[in-house]
Amino acid sequence: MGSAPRRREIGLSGAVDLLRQHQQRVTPARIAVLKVLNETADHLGAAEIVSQAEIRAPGVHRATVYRALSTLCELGIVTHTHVAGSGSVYHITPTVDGTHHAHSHLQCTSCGALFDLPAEFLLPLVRTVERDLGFRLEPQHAALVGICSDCR
Amino acid sequence: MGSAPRRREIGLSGAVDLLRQHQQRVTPARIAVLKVLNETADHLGAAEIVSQAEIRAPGVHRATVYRALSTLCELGIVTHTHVAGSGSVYHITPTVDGTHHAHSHLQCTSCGALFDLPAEFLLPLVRTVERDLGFRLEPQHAALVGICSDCR
DNA sequence: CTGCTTGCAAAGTGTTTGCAGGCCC
DNA sequence: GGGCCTGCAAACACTTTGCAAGCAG
Repeated sequence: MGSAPRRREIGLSGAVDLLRQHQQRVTPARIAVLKVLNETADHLGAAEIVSQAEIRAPGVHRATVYRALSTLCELGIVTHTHVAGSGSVYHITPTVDGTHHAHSHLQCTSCGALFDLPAEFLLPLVRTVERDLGFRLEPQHAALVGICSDCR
Repeated sequence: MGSAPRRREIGLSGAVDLLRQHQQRVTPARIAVLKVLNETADHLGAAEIVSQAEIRAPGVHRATVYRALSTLCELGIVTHTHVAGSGSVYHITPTVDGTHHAHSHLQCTSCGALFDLPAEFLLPLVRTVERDLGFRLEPQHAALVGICSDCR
């Protein structure tokens, strides 16, 4: 659990390309944030990203990191997930063969650990909810909670 | 949508009984919070509960409401759901024939509206996740996000 | 009476915003 | 060089906590 099967990230250069395509400027702060996210498989909180970005771009400010994350999320380069009790976590939007490969998240209410839930698990639910209720789920933002196997 | 089919609340007296059963004191503040939650079908935020509780128990303090909600949640009388972007919402734990009747929530990222998602929709997912990953979902806390039919 | 609960105020956490200056393009 | 982006500080929304007084059981 937690290790999705052979997934590929967009990569730093790909992210930079996307920035340019959207007439967004490529700045040290944004590069730093992208590097931080690109070099880990974990889901990082804003505070962690700030402290790690500080290493790549000394003096970068919290507010700037938040704005960079906001921009990157709007462009789809980064995905954020709201985690109960501790703000949001961010990660590079995973892609498989060039298309977004959404995954959901499972959070353990006991130990707080966060697990990836491959999109396949949610497909039936997404279809049912859309058909019956007209509501279009965005599985990549889903944050399901429960008890993980270790904590039971 | 938003109107669950014939669901019954635990009721004020039932909630009071539960408090006593757990050696918790029955205080004006707790009664006020329970009344507020018991008299609406909506999911109320902490701020709304505070202002409504003020009517039932003048002078009741924010912190007290938060503590009451915390206690009631621990006892299972109240259920809270984390909503992206605006804290938690609370509601009386719905019961059907005396047993908890969990439901999940759908939040529209566009208009912010919150919809109930009957537990039935989630059962297959709950089973699959538990069987394949050993993770036991708690559907009543689930907060799925997406776009509602009106906003599409 | 005993000690759980409350009111109060203050601190804490996570995030956003207004503004002047700086750097990308 | 124009205007987006940044740093700074302050504000912001929401929630929690320490303490002394109060009330439920």
